[in-house]
Amino acid sequence: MDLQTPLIKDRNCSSCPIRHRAVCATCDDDEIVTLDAMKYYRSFDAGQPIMWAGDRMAFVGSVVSGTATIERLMEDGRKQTMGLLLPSDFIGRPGRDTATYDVTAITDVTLCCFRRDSFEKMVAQTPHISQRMLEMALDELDAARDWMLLLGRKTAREKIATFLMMIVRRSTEGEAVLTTGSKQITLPLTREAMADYMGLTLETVSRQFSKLRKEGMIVMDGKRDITIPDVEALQAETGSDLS
Amino acid sequence: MDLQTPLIKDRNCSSCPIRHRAVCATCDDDEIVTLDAMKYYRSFDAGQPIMWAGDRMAFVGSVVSGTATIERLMEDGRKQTMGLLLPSDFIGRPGRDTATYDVTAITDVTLCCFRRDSFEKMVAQTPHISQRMLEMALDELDAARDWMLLLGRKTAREKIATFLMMIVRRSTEGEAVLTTGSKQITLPLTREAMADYMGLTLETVSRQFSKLRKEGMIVMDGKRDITIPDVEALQAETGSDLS
DNA sequence: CGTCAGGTTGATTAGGATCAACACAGGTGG
DNA sequence: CCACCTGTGTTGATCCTAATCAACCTGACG
Repeated sequence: MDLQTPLIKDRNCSSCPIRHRAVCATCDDDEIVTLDAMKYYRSFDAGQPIMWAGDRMAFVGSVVSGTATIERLMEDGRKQTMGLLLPSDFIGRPGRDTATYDVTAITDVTLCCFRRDSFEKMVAQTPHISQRMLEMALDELDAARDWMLLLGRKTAREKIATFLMMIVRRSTEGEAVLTTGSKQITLPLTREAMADYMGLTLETVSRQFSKLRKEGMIVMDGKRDITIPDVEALQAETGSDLS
Repeated sequence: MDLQTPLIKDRNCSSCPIRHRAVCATCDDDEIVTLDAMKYYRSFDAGQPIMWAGDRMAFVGSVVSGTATIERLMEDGRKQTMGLLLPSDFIGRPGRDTATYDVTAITDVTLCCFRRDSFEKMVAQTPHISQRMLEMALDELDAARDWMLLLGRKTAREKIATFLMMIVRRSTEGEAVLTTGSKQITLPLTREAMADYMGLTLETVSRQFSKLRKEGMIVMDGKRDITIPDVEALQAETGSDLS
């Protein structure tokens, strides 16, 4: 009876790992029952497109596991990544029927999806959801604006330091806020993907990592695993005020 | 100069010039009556701060007339402008009590304000408003992401061309969409403010304007007034796909 | 094994930043 | 009325950061 599609089919909202942070975070029990019936899971392999700019958006959804990027390409191949999508982040825009950005799975990704038309109805009828959507959209807007400062005004070194601190912050979510001491992180992106996110080339990213390593600001345990011996010192390299 | 300012006190929502595009656009008559009673106008002279990053946000509001910028400063004085606020644009973030950005009036500005706490209650109780807020936040998010491509990947020349086309588009709002022929525009920003918006220096902005002028892409009728003889040709310089 | 994706490092170039001088209009006060 | 100042803008000379071009390394995998 149960062939492929292992655990996913059995999942329900009450055991959902992103239940408390996703778009459904503020829904009450009745609303969750409705969403539970509407939802379906989709999986994407690392490297696969989830959505193409210009395509019709048939669904919206939340990242349950894995990492994806929001990006846009220019005709000549230049690429800018506008955001990382981590578990609990929302994909898609109710009220618009074609995607304006490419969304790409960079690790294996599982989404909790809703058909766009049904979800739009649900948003219109459920203040808990539209209010939560607003909250999340405003958070993303703040993040986008912070990134605009990075892209427009920060040096390569400051960009890398800021990026690393963002990873530290995201991987510390839930735990006590960490502003001092050491921290171990795993980079979710290749050098090239980091470059596209920060408006640099992959060579510049690589060089800045080497420089920070030689200076002892970071210790590399493999290409993707990094220890930051002194988080405060790295923070001081970001150029940001300590918000 | 502005003999219109006295009129502000008499304004009510039914004669409001931004009624159909602002946060209140989708409100019904009853809701407008409530907002009408809650609102108050505030004016700011050109150059004056409207809000400081870190300050307590006592109010939110809509731009009724004039232009303001959203920007952030680094300790060493580097500045990045994250957005222009034109009539009907919304200032402030319900659900947050300190501002995360500076907002500055760059021309004389009139705002239609609401006390933040009352507005938040209204948002919570009025789906028309929270839905409109969501729509506007998502539009701003799209605009911010488009600008991230400009900041991260475009050349100085492409940045200027993109900026000019944005002004063309905004000053054409309501009229038929113009993708060809000539167009006259007035720049709302100084060279320095444009530089801060595009992640350039004022010298580079000035040089690129001179270059476009020498090439005949633009004609300058004074420092701030520009004629674009061939809008399509300028669009071709933006590096963007024709979305 | 050979191939390929991901990464590092070196040499050179170029696009903008920086530093600097000057132009010009609009006040302002003597 | 003029001398002076200040904010805004232009242009030139030089410098520097990051892009570009290129070689090579490593590990995974068919």
